[in-house]
Amino acid sequence: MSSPDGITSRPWVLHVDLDQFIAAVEVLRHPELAGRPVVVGGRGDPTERAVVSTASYEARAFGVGSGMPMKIAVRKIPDAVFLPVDAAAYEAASAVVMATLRAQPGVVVEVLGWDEAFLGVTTDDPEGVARRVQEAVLAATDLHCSVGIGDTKVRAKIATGFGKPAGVFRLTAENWFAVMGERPTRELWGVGAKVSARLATRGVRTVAELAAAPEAELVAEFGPRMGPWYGGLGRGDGPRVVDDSPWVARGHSRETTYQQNLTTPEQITDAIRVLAAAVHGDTEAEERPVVRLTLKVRYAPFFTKVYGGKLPEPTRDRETVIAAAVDLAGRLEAGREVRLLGVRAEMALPTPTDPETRTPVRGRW
DNA sequence: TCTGGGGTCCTAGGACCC
DNA sequence: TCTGGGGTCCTAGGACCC
Repeated sequence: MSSPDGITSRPWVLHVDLDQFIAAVEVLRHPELAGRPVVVGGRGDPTERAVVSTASYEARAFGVGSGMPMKIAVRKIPDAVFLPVDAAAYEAASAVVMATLRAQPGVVVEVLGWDEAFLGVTTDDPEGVARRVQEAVLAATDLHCSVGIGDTKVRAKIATGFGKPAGVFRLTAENWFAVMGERPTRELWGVGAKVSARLATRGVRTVAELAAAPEAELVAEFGPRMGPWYGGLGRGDGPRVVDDSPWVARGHSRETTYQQNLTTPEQITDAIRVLAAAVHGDTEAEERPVVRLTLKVRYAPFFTKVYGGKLPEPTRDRETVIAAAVDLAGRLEAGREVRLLGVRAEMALPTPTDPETRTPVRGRW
C-alpha cells in the first residue's frame, strides 16, 4: 500500500492513556480544585484504612501516589483535598472517552481499563492520527490524554509514558534499544518487583540484557510460557493485533477491608455471608452459573491464605452459593486477629477450546 | 508507615487414570 | 517385589496490571 508520494501505509498500534484520569474527572466537577493537591481514595477519609486511587500532579509533587495508604498521604499533605472514590462518575466519563475513540475513522478499539485503550489503525501518519485523537477526546470531555505509537502493543504501551503529559511518542524496533536498552527490566510492562529481582540474581538487570538472555535459562527460571514471554518483552516483541471483540469476564470478586480486625467465628461468618451475597449479585448479570468459590483471607499482620473449592455442580442459586461460602469460611482460622481480604466467585465459562490443540482459548471470545 | 478493590494468567504438585 | 510414563483435573499460591 503506497500513497501517491510514495509513503507507505502500515498497521500501527496506538495506546491512548488519559492523564491523571480520576483526579481530572474530579477537577472537572469541582473547578475550584484546579491547581490544588487532590487525593482520591477509599471513602475520602484519610484516617481510615484505605489507599490512594489517584493523586493529582500537584499532590504527586509531594510524593503521594496511587497505592499509598491514605494515612501516609495525609501526613505528607495535611491540607490536600481528600475525595471518595466515585466509580459511577469515572465509568460515565470513560464511556464518553471510548465512544469518542470508536468514532475515529478506520480505527479498531480495544479497551484496557477506565482510562486507557489500544487503537489499531493502518496509516502513513500515526502521529497525525494521535493528534486528532487527542483533540477529539479533549473536545468531547475536556480531558487530556497521552498517546504511544508502536509496532507492537508492548512498545505502544511503554511509549505512552514518554509522551506524558498530553504528548505523543513513537517506539518501534528501530529505536527500542536506544530508548529502553539501558533501562532496568522493572520498567517493562509485565515485569514487577519480584520478577526483576529474580532476573537480577541471574545477572540480568537491563532491558538489553534480558533481550540477550538465553531462552533456556529463562525457561528454567520462569517456566515454559513465562520464560519466552519475558525474553520477548526485553526485545519489545509481543502481540500487535488490536482486538475489539467484546470482553467476557472470567469471574467476579468482592473485597472488603475492615476498619477493625475480625476475631470471632461469628463475625467471620457474618462477613463472609455479606461478601458472598454481593458477589452473587455481580454474577447474576452474567447469566452464567458459579462453578467455584475462593476465599482469600488476609490475616493480621499481613499474610494471605487461600481457601477454595469447586461447587458440587454449577449453580446460579443465591442461597446455595452463600451456603458454600459460609462452609468454606469454616476452614479459616478464628481466634487470631484476621482481616478478610475477600471472597471471589468464579463463573462457569463454557471455555472454548482450540479444536487443533484442545487447549483453552485465552483472551477475548 | 501501613498497606484497596477489581481483574487476568501462570506454575507446582498431588490425585487419579490408563 | 519393585516400579513406567503420560495425561488430565484440581487446589494453592504467586505475580502482575489498572
